[in-house]
Amino acid sequence: MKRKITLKDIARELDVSISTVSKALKNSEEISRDTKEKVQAFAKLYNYRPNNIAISLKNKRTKNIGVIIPDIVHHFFTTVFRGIEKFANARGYNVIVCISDESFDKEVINMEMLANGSIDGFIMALSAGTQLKNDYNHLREVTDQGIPLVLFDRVTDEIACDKVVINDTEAAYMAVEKMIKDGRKRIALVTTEGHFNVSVKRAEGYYKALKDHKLPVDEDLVLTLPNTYDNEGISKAFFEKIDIDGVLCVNEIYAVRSIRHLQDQGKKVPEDVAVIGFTDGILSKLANPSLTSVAQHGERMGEMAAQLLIERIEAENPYEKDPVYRTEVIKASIVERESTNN
Amino acid sequence: MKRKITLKDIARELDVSISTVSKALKNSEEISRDTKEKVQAFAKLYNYRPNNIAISLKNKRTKNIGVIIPDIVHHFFTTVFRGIEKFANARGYNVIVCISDESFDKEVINMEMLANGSIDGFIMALSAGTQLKNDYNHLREVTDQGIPLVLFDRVTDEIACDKVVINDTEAAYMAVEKMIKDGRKRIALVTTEGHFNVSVKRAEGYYKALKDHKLPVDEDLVLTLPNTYDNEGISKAFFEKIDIDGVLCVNEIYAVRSIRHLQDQGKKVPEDVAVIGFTDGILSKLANPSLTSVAQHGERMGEMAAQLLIERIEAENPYEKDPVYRTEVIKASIVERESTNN
DNA sequence: GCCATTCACGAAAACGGTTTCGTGTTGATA
DNA sequence: TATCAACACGAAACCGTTTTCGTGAATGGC
Repeated sequence: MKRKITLKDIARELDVSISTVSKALKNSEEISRDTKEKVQAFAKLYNYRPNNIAISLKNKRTKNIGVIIPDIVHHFFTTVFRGIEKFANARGYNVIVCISDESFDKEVINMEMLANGSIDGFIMALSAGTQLKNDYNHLREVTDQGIPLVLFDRVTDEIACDKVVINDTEAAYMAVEKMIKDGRKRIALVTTEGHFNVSVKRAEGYYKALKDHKLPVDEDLVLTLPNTYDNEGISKAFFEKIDIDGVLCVNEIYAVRSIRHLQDQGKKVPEDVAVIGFTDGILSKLANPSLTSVAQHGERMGEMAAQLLIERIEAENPYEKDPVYRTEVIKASIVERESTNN
Repeated sequence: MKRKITLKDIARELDVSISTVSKALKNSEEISRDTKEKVQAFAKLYNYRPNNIAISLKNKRTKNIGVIIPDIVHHFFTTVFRGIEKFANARGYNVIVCISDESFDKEVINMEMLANGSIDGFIMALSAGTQLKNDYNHLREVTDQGIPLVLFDRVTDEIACDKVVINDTEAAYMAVEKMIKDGRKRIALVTTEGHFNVSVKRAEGYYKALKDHKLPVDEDLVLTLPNTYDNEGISKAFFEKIDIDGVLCVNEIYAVRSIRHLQDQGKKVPEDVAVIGFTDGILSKLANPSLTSVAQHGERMGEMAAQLLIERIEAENPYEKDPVYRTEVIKASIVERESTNN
């Protein structure tokens, strides 16, 4: 058990002042070559490392960034996180992760916990609870204090800050358009309920593609699933009574289940029905047939979010009166596999 | 832009000393009711929150724990992480995550970055690189400094510390035994190369189950895949030339691919061949047929790791001469689904 | 009216660094 | 020999808390 050594320890041992030690270790011109060598040798020998906390306190920079996401056991958020971690680490930042679990309260608690000096800035995706409550005071408090904030994916217009989003509407549009061009005429949409989230934007793209290509919009072809885990029965019933030749699903789980339900009815994918999902994760790659999917490039999104945040943190004058906030769009792309004809 | 308010600010405004403010906010008996009310009201009005960094420096406790994992885009690690985060958060700890990316160097750098005061303890799973190199000096340095460390899943006997592991060998044994009891006689094993990792323990269970049930061990039935992503061709070829009625795979990806390769050859799962995988993730649930799988209960593992760590951090005498370290075993269980007959 | 408590508060050290601003010594210069 | 700059270093403030100890004033008992 060798305790951590401090500047004071070195100073005492070498019979110099703390300031001298500090300067010597920074190779300051002020200190003679002799002293510098002596101090540096001693520091190396005893494996001296400056205490991060003390440094943070002194320069009011922690080199930590706080990430608050609704869920971690979720492919998309996981990839975004990897992007954040990668970029942040390369720039010498550490990442503190909190999971809001889709709850407004947890989101608030987590932010407050971190906002008191623990981090230099936040990256977050709003929890479902927050979007539902439509209450963003905790975000406002943070930005009011001058703490940089970057929102990604699940954002809100209520808060002025940097944002990173996906072109969901266009991606859904492209996906539907692809099926239409492949000759599909009755295309279903499987989405989630809630008026706040990305599903809405994807639905918009779906409707717009139909309209632009003069296909009728039939609300019977739209299945809106509740945000629970045991909604499989509902979707099974849906596919039993519907006659379609294409499906767009807002995530890959729904897509894989759709395939299964279709196959259970003797329909062939993609011959009879084409299926496209969102979230190009492991499921899409390994489904049978493998799934044509809208890739959201989460890792790029994370990198971008981290870049925006760190730029803001390290900006010359962080307390500008009217900063110009950016909204970066990460373009989704369609990865074609077996569940559609190409 | 309202800046953060400090004790000093309050003291100045109310014309009392900093110590008085500090005590008043802690409801100290030393301070008169009048003063306490005045201070508390003022603090509330201006939304005073003590600075975490200053507190950390003072009591040498950061209330942060460092988690170093090889990969985050991986169902098992993700669930473990959720368990850690959940438990830690409930106890008032924040979690700093670093991803080693299976690299020894990154693992070392990350540890050094965090070991200088940023965290109160580590939870980690060894990177493949570290296991390969068999170099644990960075861990030893940390424990030598008295920083608590908990290893999970990928552990080593070289380091004395608390550990959380899975009974991999027994789980594999149980899985193979189940197939044998179902009448399977030629059971294959699909595993990964490397002499260090959990695959070895699972293989042990596989061999032992065969021997205990007097089934011949045939090395032709064992497929060892390289740790690359494009090893699908190899496994396809394997299944084409082999005649089996059961397969144990060391992860769910291999299991799903095995199913597909078998189906491609006209074999039926589970009628002709039973398949069992490890890692009871989303793939197992949504595969077609759904996959019987060894659930590793990652979340429980994470909670246990966090519990062990926090107990160690908060122990009365952290610098015991000879602490008794614990190794907790999280028991895996088999989740039966369609890929085996039950 | 004097002394001993109790009360209510402040001064200061400490945590571990960084940084500004002296200051004593040296050598060169006039 | 007096003056001055350069040199090498130290004292002290500071970051924002906590906590120990000291102290002046009010109060009580006699």
